[in-house]
Amino acid sequence: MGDNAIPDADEISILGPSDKKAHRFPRPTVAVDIALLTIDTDRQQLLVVEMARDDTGKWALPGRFLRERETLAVAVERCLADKLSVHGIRPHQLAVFDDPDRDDRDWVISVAHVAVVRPEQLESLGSGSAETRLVPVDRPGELVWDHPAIVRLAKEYVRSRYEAEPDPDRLLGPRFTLSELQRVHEAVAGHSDLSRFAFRRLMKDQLVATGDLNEPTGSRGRPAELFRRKRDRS
Amino acid sequence: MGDNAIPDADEISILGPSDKKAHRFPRPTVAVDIALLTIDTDRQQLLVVEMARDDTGKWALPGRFLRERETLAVAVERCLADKLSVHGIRPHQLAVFDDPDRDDRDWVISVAHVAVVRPEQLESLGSGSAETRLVPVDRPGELVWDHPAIVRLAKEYVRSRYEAEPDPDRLLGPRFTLSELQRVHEAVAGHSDLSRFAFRRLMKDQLVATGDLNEPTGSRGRPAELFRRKRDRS
DNA sequence: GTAATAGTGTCTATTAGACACTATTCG
DNA sequence: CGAATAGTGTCTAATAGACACTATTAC
Repeated sequence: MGDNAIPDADEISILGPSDKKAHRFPRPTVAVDIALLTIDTDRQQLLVVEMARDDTGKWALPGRFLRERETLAVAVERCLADKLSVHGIRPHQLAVFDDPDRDDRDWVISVAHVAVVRPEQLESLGSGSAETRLVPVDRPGELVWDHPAIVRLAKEYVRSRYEAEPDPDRLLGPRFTLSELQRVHEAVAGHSDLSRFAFRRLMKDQLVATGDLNEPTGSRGRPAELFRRKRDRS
Repeated sequence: MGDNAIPDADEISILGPSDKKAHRFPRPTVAVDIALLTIDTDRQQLLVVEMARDDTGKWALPGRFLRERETLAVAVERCLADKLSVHGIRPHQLAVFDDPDRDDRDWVISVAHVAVVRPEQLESLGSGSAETRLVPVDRPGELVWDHPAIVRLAKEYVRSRYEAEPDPDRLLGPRFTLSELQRVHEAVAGHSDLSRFAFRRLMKDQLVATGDLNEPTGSRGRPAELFRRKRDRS
């Protein structure tokens, strides 16, 4: 296998000098699929946005085909803006799903993404044209194709991020109290296993105290101090 | 995944009834690029395989275009088998590089992969047609395009895996001594920061003692016990 | 014997868990 | 005042680091 003097199709590489070679092969359609997550702070759980497919009665994650010379991040942003009127997201790649038979209509490979948004960013969901639902990631509904695996990857990714860092996906604003932060982390995790003392110790060296106190919240108790994330201006 | 007859591009459109949407858009060429890593146990470092580009004097990671209805893992395996005569790899996806201008000849998106192999698996390197070199990942040579970023992702991925688990990429066989294991881990990390005591405590609950002793090694000292990974037969 | 490598127990320093105690606000 | 929430110090348990000591081999 080592001494091939004749460059045949197997030899073709992106390292080659001419672009003609790239066109010898049929190309897959490339898609993006997005696990759009948010939290329910009251019920302390992570939710994923699912869309009804018009043709069948089934549900799927939002997704779209990649357009010409578009980056994946832009395709994700446009998909969520067009289909769900959701803006200002921070998409992150999870994996490429490449089973050639995953879509029986055509050869499609899909780059799975995750994005985490604040609940307010989903207010426009009902008003859109598409039927949508919000489903707890730990009690998933039926989803087409490999979309359940995407949801699984998405929740693992987000949960592992929230174990190490204070609210890395900005579900809270720049300033927040420790109990607000803890509620967000417990919603992401889906459960609470740290006492307020342990949570404070875990987070305090990644936070900066502002010295300011929280404005009156309506409830009783001593007002809490506001913190901000380290390496974050104001 | 045998060698299916390759229908040409036009034939694809009769595969399904609702494939029209997918064909509205031009599609990118999809490639795989591979950071093929191994260790130098003598110099205690991680190495990456680079290939000379025939046309210019530059170096690049091995890569190839995805062929029709081929999975990415198969493309990676075939690429390394054909170009470098390397077999038996376990490819893992790292990220998709999708800058539309990353290749000025065409619209190409590339799925970066990492694979870790034992040094013996690279014995055939010199005999191949392509010129290759082995470069320490921490003192990288010049590489084209975004390939330096791929090497960076690859080494971070492998190092984080080796922090948690005993030789997850099977650089050693099924049975090994603790000092063999530690040498492998130090080569992956590029440095040694654990005493043999600490290393033993870290690994021992993920290993199973076999009761057998290492065969004479030629060096002095008490013969070491052989261990195997937990959840691994014999 | 000495030098070299392997395995175990132990002492100590650091970290993690639990919680008592004080502080501040609302009603 | 009591109930509720916030912040701090302290006691203790578990874990991590250092290393003394014993074991086994080659020379």
